[in-house]
Amino acid sequence: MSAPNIETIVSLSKRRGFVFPASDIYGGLGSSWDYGPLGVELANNIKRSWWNWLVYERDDIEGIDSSIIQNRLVWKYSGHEDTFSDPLVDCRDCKTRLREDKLETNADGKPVCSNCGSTNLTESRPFNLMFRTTVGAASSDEDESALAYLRPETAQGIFTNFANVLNTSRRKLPFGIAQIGKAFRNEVTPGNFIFRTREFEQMEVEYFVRPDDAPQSHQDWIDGFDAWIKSLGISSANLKHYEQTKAELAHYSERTVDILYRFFPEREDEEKQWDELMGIANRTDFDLRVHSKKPEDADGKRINPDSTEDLSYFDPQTNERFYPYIIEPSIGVNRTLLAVMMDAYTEKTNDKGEVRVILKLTPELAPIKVAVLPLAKNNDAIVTLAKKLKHDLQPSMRAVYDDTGGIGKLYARQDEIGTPFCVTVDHESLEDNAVTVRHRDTWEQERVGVDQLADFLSGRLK
RNA sequence: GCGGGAGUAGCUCAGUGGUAGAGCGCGACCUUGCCAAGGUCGAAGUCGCGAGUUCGACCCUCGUCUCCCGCUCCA
Repeated sequence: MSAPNIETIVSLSKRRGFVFPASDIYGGLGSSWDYGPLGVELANNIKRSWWNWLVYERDDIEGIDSSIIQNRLVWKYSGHEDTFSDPLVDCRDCKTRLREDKLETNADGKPVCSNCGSTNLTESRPFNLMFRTTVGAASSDEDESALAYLRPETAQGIFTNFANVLNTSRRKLPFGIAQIGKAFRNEVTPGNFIFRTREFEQMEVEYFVRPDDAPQSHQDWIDGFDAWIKSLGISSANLKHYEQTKAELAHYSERTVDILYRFFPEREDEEKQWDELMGIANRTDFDLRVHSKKPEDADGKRINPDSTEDLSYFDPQTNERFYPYIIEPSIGVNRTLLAVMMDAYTEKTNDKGEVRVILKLTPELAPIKVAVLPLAKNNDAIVTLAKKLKHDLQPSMRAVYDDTGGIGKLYARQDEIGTPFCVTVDHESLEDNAVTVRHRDTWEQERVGVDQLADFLSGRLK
């Protein structure tokens, strides 16, 4: 089936309450989005699936939740203060934007536009991708000592807790630390709905291994995440792997594989239809080294005079001390939600030639698991029974009751938000104590006794 | 920041220099009862904001704000 474009999902999201423009009543704010009643359920279900898989089902992962605002030194030594900052200039003639540090100069020593050769450039403006803030009530914007940043990635909060977790959980290599949380980047060009936003939510694992084991572990994580993403209902036809070239690799990385999703199926150039859903990097031992106070490196110099901790790992069996390599699978909640919605979006034409939307979410991810509907809302006995069934189901699964429309409209609404099951109470139910369970994807119905209803549904929501 | 586009009801949009409409949606009631049924009624917009021209501006002019698309950026 042909995939929908992002605009289709934006429209559905706003119409049904998945995602709204943030500060909507004040005209919105570019790049900011709020998650509505259904969106927050979907996002939570994605996060729960990720957490369950990694922290509960595996034996080698611990979870943490680190602070968004950290000591500024974290970003100094991680490299973000230096490398996350680019002075930019604009060419007044051809209107392109350029990085000042990459400008070439002409014979007179004047900087020239690399696009058109003009020297008619604007003053450079410093641009740092980290959001700045100040800490403390008396602080001012000018007070450098009070300067702090909103974290541009959650990963550093894991690295700085490496020793804490290692010591308190008595872990041995290999093991990992998982974290879900907000991160902030002052992107120059956000856009495409929730695909690229300045505030976003990451789900990251930092998996610590012996250097020799890193390549194999890296591959295992690539395969593992490939399978997890597919378990969310995303079809393999819309997924592919991309091996970053040497030129593209971040300075800390030895190898990075991106898993791409076909976010832009409407683009003519097939290559441009794909964009990053997640990245899985072999970060080497870069991170634990740069945050370590270890007195000397090979040249006899202190590695980090500000850190109080050496983050090397001592292996009692081999009597070796070394800095573990880190494998980092990093995926965004927001992009995952977008990919899940795009892939679940299905259109079906009914007998009258009308297009019906069905969001074929997996039962695990569906915001609403079951809708209980009365066939006739002017019959008190039917309404009462339907409401009772909803309340009986509610504690074990997200259930809703709806009677604001004919049965066809009620089914259509639930299809559009991905509810896998509708339970319909009809006149016969009052006689035989059974209800109709209607399946979202096939529109098939089957009769189920009220006594068996909860078990029947629970068994099909896994 | 530059270039382009757009702001009228919750949504999609029409509209005329004489202070606003449709469809869908939403709510109530009647009728109906298995895939977005029909009917009646109703709520809802200071036409993005400000100024100017005019007897009179949603409409013309200027300014301004916001959003969208493209570019630069995404260690």
